[in-house]
Amino acid sequence: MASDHTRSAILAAAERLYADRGFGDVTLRDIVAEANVNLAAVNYHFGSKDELIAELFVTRSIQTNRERLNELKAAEEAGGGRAAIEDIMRALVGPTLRGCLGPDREGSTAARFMIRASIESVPPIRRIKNREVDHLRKFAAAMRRAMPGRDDTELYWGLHFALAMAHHTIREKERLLRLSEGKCDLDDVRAIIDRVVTVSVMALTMGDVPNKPAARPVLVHGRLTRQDL
Amino acid sequence: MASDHTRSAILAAAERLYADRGFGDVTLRDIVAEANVNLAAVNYHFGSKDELIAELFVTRSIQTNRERLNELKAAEEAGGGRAAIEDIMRALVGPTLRGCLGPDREGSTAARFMIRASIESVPPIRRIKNREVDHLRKFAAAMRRAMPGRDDTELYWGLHFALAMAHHTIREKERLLRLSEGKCDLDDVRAIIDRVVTVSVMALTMGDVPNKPAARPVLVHGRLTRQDL
DNA sequence: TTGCATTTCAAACATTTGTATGAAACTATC
DNA sequence: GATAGTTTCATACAAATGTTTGAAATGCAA
Repeated sequence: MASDHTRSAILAAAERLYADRGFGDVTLRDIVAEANVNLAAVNYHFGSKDELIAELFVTRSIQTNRERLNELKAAEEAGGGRAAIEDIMRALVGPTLRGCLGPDREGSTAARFMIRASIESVPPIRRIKNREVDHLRKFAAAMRRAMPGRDDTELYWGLHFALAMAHHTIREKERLLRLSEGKCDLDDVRAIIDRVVTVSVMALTMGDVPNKPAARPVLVHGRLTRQDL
Repeated sequence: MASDHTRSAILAAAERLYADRGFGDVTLRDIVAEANVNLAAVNYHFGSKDELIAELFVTRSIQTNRERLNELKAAEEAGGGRAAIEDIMRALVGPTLRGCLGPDREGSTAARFMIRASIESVPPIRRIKNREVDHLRKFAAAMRRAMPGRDDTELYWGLHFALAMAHHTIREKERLLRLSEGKCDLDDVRAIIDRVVTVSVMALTMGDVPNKPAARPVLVHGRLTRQDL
């Protein structure tokens, strides 16, 4: 293999165009024009359009997932094998939010691409996301170690809500900005991560529920382990 | 206008096919075949494919929005002009969740269609969603009345997170089911609504934050109004 | 019935799209 | 420098798709 030049040019051009204009509006011809390569080069190097998209997404995904696991590992080692729940949640949502938000990331093609991928959800990307469950299980396991005795169901819901807040913030940051008329600072990523982590931990450690008129019994099985008061 | 027969047949067929197979996989020819009408009928009655999709989505949307506002109004009247924050959040996320989740809704075309619309996010639908901000402002206003003195920023974040949890649950219910190996009951809609409302209210009423190492000051302006301990 | 507007229909249009082909250019090894 | 493997290129292919057209059918009022 000589230099990978064409291959990389296609990847770079594709990521930029998809980031700027979305998956629906960009054709292979747009990409090869931007990359100054021949149309047939895409199928030669990647097999198909979908495989090109998949490679783009996988590259960025394993990057984020590695960061997540690194943070998780660091937190567990610092805690002597058992990380604090707050640090686990931070390891879960931090890399994603840092990767997609923030003023420095404004011009980052990778960030804008991942935002697109989060919004549009095209088939090849959906397929990859479906395999993400195994990755999440590692966090569920860490959470279980951090909160023994907690009902598993509560764990999953907490994990689910944490991802909900993180991803929704990425997906709908424009709308939140407009709704709040700029009052919500989407550039202060640290503060956003803190916010998401805080709410997630609250959701996970809540033992009983305030102002609950006629509701389901909360945590019938789970022992109250922390600051439940 | 004779009977609207063709028009309604197209709408029904389109909603069903989109619900089952997604927007990407369904062509106008599929729709007219299912509806037993002529291909040109779509453009005659709706102008274009996108306008057909838009009409489908708008119909279901205003339905949900009306339910939301009805619940909000009822809560405000019951509270003498000022609804409890919990009821406001319930009015916000209840109709959406009830509309898309639950065992009875399993076979509901409308529900499956709205889930699709939430997942795939096709251009005509995105355009409509962008106009949703005005609708959300009414809830922001109600929240402001319910929690006077609260910083506006906190309000918007709370509103945002509530929608995050609701929509993410709809979007990713399959994954949550798989991750939790069926432990999370996605059919118990009442419980899910309670859960989302509870966490939302917690996020909104939290005065200070547990286990916070070095974080931004929370609520420097907002008075602590409720069970802050 | 006549006349006019609405609706339906079959067929064609006009593009756009990803993909395949086969020859040419290039590269590295002997 | 001949050979074989790799890469590039122009071009064609084939299929799908939303849209348009103009005539035929239908409905309705006078």
